[in-house]
Amino acid sequence: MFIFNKTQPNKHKHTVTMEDSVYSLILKGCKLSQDLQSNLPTIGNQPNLLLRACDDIIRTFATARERINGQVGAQAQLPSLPGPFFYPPMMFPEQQLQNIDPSFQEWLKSSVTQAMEDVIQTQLLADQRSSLTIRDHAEGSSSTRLRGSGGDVQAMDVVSDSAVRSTTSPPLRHRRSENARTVMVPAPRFGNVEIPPEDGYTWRKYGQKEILNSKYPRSYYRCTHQKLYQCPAKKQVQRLDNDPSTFEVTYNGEHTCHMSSTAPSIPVSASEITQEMSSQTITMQQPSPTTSLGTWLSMEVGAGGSGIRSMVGGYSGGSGDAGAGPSTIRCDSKDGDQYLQVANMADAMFNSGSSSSNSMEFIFPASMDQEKWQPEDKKD
DNA sequence: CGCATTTGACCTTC
DNA sequence: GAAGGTCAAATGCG
Repeated sequence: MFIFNKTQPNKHKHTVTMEDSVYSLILKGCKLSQDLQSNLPTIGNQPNLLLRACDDIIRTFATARERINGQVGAQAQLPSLPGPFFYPPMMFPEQQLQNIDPSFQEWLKSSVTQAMEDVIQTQLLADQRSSLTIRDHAEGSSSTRLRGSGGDVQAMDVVSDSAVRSTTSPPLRHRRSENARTVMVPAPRFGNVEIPPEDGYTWRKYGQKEILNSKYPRSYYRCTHQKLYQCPAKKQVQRLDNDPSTFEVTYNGEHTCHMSSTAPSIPVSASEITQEMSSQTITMQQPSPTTSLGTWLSMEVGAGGSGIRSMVGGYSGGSGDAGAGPSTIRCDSKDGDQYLQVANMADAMFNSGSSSSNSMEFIFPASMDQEKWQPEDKKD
């Protein structure tokens, strides 16, 4: 469970604007999801009803997303690091929270999935990273501590290349870009711990090499869009000998794929989303009340509440590709944070294209076989 | 069939 | 020549 700031300066002054309708839409979508969840036992074997319910939900989020995109499009500046999922924490206007039905608040708190937890984890890393001064390779090292769930603390160091090499490996004999940046990334606590947490971009592995005096091989990745958009970004991933739960990730080259107007990293329109969704055969697992819960929206609601702060990011177990067609909307503007966060949540819910995961698995993870849809009495 | 991963061979640098 | 980095054919998966 992540601990978020309990108080937040009221820098997101709430006025009755388009934000309201966006938040209303998001909340409405959540409410519809709640309704669907509670009705599943009764309509789970009625495809037509299910379809209609899903359509309603999709339409609602798609509309919200479209409006958000309209806002974000004008504001977004796209640095190459950190990745697309690296957004600051979400802030909901207080008024919105106060209008939420208490039972719905409870549902929001409890309707977290493991995948969402992973998503949040990566966002946590991302937030931390984005707040760091990432020094380049020629400089010294910097490090920081991450807030962890349940009070535990994870460390993620952003260090210079030379610093890493001096402690973890022999001096490099070979070419190394001056722009290389090395990040120490803790392995995900959930999902496939063999792979480093998702950083929001989609990577294609093009090589693996045993490294002298290293227990673990080094993996070489390049941007999935290298060919299509001549994106030169690359990264190397290697587990530390003395700490297998930590990955040393060295980034080389800047992402240029998000600069392209045709690049898939640009958020798609709501209509496209709707089309995508409607053309997919989606099977869902009936939500289990015992699913790892409670963190995808870690919020404080109620009297004097300071708002919902939600971390949305993206590690998808190996899915690694959390991060579907990675959305690259990013914005330094504080005023844009709300839109970005909501857009990000919508992305996590609806975007597909991550090299390693179906984004719907964020929402309904684990074995999503048709059988799970069968009412209890129809199962063998 | 298209895309991603694996892996041995090859290239580059020291 | 050794070691890191990349290529590309083979393979697997959805």
